[in-house]
Amino acid sequence: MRIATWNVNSLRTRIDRVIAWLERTGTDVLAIQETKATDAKFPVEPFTQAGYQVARHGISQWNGVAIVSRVGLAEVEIGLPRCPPFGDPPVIEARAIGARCGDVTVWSLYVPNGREIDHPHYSYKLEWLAALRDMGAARLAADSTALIALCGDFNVAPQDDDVWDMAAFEGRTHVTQPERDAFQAVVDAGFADLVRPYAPGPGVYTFWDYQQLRFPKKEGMRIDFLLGSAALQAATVGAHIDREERKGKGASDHAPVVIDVDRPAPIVAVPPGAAIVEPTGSTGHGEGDVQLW
DNA sequence: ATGCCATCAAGGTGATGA
Repeated sequence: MRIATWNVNSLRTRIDRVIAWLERTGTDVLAIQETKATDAKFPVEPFTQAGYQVARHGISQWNGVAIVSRVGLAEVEIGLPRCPPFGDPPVIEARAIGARCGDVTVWSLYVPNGREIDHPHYSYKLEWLAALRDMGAARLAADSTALIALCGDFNVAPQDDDVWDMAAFEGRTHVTQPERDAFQAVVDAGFADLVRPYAPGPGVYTFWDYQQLRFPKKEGMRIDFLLGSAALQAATVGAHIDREERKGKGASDHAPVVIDVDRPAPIVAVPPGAAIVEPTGSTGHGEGDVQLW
């Protein structure tokens, strides 16, 4: 089965491109970030028409994550346990959603940007990554053989080769040691980078800024990742970054990142009335309510 | 060619992104 992650930078703006990409590439499960759509405004119908079920989480025009699947979609979870809030008033933002697709548990994750090193968003980013690490560690403690994919825009470049010019990032976020340590802590919890072995650098990126001809000049950043549990790593047989999708009018500034997994992926017909899969149980993250743990 | 900032809600601009 084929699993991908993609920061689409507005799903409604790019819905035709996303559907065409899914159909062209035969992707079974797509983790989407930056939908920039509330649940009510999420474009469900195009995915249903293409044979995908939808789980989405959006509470404002910012952030927003989703998982679409044509191989089953169940056990939907909204948000991370003990997720830190941000802002005034504090809000637990729409940055995480998980679901079981076939026998793989897939998470779509949009890690906070951090903005500037001295900005509150930066410490929020580090706390958010710690909450992600804790969730991943807990899941593997409960079942060390679980097939788990942590997919998304991590907003961290873990290695110097993951940006086109380290000098350009002096004093900036995404490359600082605390951010890299927080990313590595997720890896150390038992989640390996499934893509890098198949797409080694240098010069291999997943994001290119719209400004300053960054894409044609090949000046990008590797900040989108598919991290997998040991069992998923063992089942992964290929991976790539689809930089072709960054080309042309109306492209997202991020490229899709793809893994191929040697697991059965029977296409599941969308059950009548089950185009949208709502979360099972309560995680306390519904409809913008704020809970401080 | 890959091409010179884009998205949202709200409003005619500011916040956000990286």
